[in-house]
Amino acid sequence: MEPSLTNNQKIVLQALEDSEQPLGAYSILFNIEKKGIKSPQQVYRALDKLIEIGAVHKIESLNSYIACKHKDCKARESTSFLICQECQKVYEVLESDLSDKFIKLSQLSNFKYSTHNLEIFGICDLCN
Amino acid sequence: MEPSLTNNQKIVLQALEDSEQPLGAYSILFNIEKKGIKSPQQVYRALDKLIEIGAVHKIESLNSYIACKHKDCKARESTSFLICQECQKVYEVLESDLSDKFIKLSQLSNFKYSTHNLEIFGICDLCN
DNA sequence: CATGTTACGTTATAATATAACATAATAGAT
DNA sequence: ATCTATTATGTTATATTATAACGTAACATG
Repeated sequence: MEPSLTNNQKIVLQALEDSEQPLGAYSILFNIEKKGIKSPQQVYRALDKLIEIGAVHKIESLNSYIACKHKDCKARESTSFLICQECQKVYEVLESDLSDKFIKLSQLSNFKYSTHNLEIFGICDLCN
Repeated sequence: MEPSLTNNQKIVLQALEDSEQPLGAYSILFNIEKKGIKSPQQVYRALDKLIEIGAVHKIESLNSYIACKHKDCKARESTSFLICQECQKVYEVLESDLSDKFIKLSQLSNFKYSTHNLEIFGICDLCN
């Protein structure tokens, strides 16, 4: 079932979809103030929900957020990104066997894998 | 050559070494106030340097810092961690072929790998 | 010992994120 | 249809994390 978004959630998601780069919460706020969003809370609350349903991901090392380009993204918790240090664009990696690799890696330390966050920095195809 | 630490840097590093869990900058500050460290700046400056020389790593998703347990750690930029969701302890992964894997993964997208940050969450051996 | 570099101390402020509380909208169950 | 529980909203205040800016001190080295 499609989770129907509220107005605020749509506005925040749209702002992220319109952006080539990840946006910080206050950047988003600035962008959508003209649409009636007035406080950080409104942004963070929308983000929380959007992240929960997998429509948005957080880039931890940038304290920024991106809209997920994949329908029904399974990356609610585990995410993997390529982050271009030149143009700031973020590409999500969907290699489904990544988790498997990390599970195996974890097992070497008797560690029970649950989720992961992978951020790879470098130069993207376009900037090369 | 061993980079000799200043007094403040030693104090901050010691605080991290004394801790089982990663510490936030203000946590560190609180811990070492009795040693004469009075401002966030002093902590952040020490952290900057310690990170630069590989003696400390930042856990991005926790906005926290840990002392590196390995002599002359090469992980100045790329880091990989197992983070226990039960006891909060962080274990650094040193699998040297991880970077190689990420280089290959990046190449699939014509992305030129530079560094990475991997955070795996789960339950550690001791908490199992 | 003159000089450039690195560290320090201090105050202020920026940037990111959450708490708390009252109100409104909504979706099911009866 | 309406009661009720849940979820979302608006708003103000505040917590948490991180940097800017500026003057001074320590220190290496030419």
